[in-house]
Amino acid sequence: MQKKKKHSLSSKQRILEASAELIAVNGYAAVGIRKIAEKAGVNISMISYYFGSKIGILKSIMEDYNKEVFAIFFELRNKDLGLENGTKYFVKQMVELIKRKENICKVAMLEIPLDVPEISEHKLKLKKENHKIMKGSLRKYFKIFDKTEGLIMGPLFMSMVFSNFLFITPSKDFIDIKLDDKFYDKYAETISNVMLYGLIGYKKNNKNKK
Amino acid sequence: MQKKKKHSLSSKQRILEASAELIAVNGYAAVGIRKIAEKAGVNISMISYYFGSKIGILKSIMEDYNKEVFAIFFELRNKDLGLENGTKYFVKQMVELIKRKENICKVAMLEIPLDVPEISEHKLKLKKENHKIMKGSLRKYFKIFDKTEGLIMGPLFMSMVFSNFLFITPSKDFIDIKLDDKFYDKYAETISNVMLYGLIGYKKNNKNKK
Amino acid sequence: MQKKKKHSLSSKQRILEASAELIAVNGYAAVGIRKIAEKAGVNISMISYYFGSKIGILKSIMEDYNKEVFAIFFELRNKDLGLENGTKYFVKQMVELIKRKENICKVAMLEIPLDVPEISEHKLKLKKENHKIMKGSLRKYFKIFDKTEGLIMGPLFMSMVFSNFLFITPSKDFIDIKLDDKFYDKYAETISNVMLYGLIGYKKNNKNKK
Amino acid sequence: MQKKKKHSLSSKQRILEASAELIAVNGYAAVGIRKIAEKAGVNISMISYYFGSKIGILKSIMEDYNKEVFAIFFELRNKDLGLENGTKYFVKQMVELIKRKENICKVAMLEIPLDVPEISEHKLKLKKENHKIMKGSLRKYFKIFDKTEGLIMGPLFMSMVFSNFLFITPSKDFIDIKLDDKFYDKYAETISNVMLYGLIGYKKNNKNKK
DNA sequence: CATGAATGAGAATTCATTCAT
DNA sequence: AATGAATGAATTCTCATTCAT
Repeated sequence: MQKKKKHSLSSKQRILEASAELIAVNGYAAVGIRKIAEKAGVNISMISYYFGSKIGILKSIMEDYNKEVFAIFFELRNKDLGLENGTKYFVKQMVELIKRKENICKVAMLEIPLDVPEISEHKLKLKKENHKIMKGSLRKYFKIFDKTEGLIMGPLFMSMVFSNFLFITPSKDFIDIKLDDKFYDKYAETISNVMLYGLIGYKKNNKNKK
Repeated sequence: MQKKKKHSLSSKQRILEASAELIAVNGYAAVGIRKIAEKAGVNISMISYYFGSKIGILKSIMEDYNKEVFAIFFELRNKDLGLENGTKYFVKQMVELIKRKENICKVAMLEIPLDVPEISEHKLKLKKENHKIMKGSLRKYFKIFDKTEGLIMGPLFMSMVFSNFLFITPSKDFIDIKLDDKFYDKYAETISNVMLYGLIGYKKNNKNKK
Repeated sequence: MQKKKKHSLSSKQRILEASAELIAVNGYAAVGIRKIAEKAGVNISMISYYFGSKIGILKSIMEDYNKEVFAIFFELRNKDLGLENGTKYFVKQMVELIKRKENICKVAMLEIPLDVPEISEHKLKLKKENHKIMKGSLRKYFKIFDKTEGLIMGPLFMSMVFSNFLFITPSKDFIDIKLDDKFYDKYAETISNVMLYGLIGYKKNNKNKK
Repeated sequence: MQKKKKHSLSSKQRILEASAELIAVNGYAAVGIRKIAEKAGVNISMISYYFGSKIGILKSIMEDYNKEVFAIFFELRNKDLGLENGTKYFVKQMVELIKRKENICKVAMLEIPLDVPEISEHKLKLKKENHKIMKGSLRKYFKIFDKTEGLIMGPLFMSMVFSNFLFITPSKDFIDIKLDDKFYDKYAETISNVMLYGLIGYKKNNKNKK
């Protein structure tokens, strides 16, 4: 019984990992359940069995991503680090997440701007859950209270953090980047600094205007 | 004769526009040629007639995007605006492009991190064309010479400029943003400032370290 | 006017030749009018213009073949060559035809055992035209009067003559045969002899039985 | 379990039989998988399920044909029958094959001279397998050692054996042949004799020349 | 838990043909 | 005589899903 359950969990997990990897590279719509099943080494029917349908996999991935991001913002808001350390903490945690769950992050990031009708409501629900805690962090650390400002800054910070995914083609690139720990350290530091000084400069500039 | 040509251009153009709109929202793989043909008001066969195949449409869109971005960087590199005005000019031009060809930009941006095998070579070719001119601009205005630094800053600037697409779900959002000229002015100004001061701060910080 | 007509004839002829070549290699159903038009260097619409429809081309080819074969049997029946010379004459004429109109012969030979419904009646009509004259020749030279015997011998002689087409794959063969005049002389001689002595032996054997 | 396997085999078998029948009459390119599925009483998708694609059916048929012909030549070469009995044995076995697997033979025979690019390599492979054993038989029984001679005689013997397919239109013919056992006996005997005496005469004639 | 056969809808693409010019 | 845009039906193939075992 124990054994059985373990085996089943492992199957489910393999499906999830295979899915994340394939979807991260090809996009959700381009990936068929056959390829997922093949990569995961399970029978096709197992997907419906575990996830109900193909879309269930995507939901599962999105939930995982949201949970992780929520945890980061939750910690950030509860801590009291100040602007500089707060920025650094946020970026560091996000980069750690990227390293830990690269494919999950990619999938989430790629699917957010898309409209897959079957999950739009689910996405909205997840977004609402995160929205409050993100807004809280933006206010606490970055003193962003204006609505429009928030609407610009929220996505801006996220896309800065994820920028190394966004304009880099996964394969066959003529630029070869070694995404090792050293790179990610440099990456986190760079993003942190641009974000921090960018924000400070922006704020100062705004004040002077007035 | 004039009429003929006009009509044919119009059909092709309508396919292109319908495609960009649908792909921007749903992703390339999720959009069928039937929906494109329907939206464009043309017969399905016209797509292969004008573009050879579905992938031909995507190629066409990517080329358009690349041409536009190339033109912006080309101008930037040839001008002599200094850091502040250069940054502002770059962001302003990009935002203008977004306003002018929103769907084209979205499609390109969504497809860059994906690996659609049929166009990977074509994408690489386009990327190579732009790479040199982008590198030149990064050097001239931002004094970025280090390879790793360039690999971080290039995508970073692009994802900052496109951030309002990236973490905003297109429909059914509980946050309603009016993407009018006023918003885009504010948007361009914000991005410009964060980018400019972020870069200055980052550079100063680097010097102090040494 | 003269010029114009000449040009139009040439177009028609080029369509016919391109068709024969393509159909000989790929079979009628596998060849599209686009490829024919492309190979012939004419506009697609020209095919309907000259031949009414795709099937019109096949009809035209079959007619040509039938006319040629009819002429050979007509001559054969009208001459008075005796068994040996008759056999040799028949084979020689057929081989000459193959050399002169290789693709036409191949197409006809490939289409005869198939049932393309649109031309079955036309084929039947052509066959009837030839049947009488072929039967006459079989009687005169080979003394074949029995119906069943005729039904076996007729196709047998034809398939012997065409055998170098039938079990040889056109391309990518590991056996390279140079189909030059020397080969065809040897070929005609071989077929003639096997046919002649085969028939003589067969006849003698039949008599002895009785 | 037994049932399952039986059922699955039956579906696959039915597809194969329906295909052979349709292709034998209409040619490969003219037969759609819809018609095959309809005739076999299976869902269209079952074809790619069992055969990968339409071409997989043809490959399967060609393999079957080749295996059967190989077996005949293999037996022939291993036996020691002498010229007369060898010829008779060969023709008899081939005619038995035709009776047993008429459509398979027709399809193979019709496809050999055609160039369906997707199977040209596969065909070449199959041909190579049979080539050696056929050459061995030609040498052993018919004393054919010369290359050109072999290239003429090999196809000649095959087309003689299959002649009743080659120049007879399947349907709507004004000549009605009853292809019963009696006919095939007569057919085998006729072909055998023409082949045997033809070969003897041809050989004798060649010697006299020298 | 797991398998594999089966389904039917839908995918992209190609087809021969027509029509206005 | 010739063009090329346009059509709609037909093509093969793949899709996610279901079902009996």
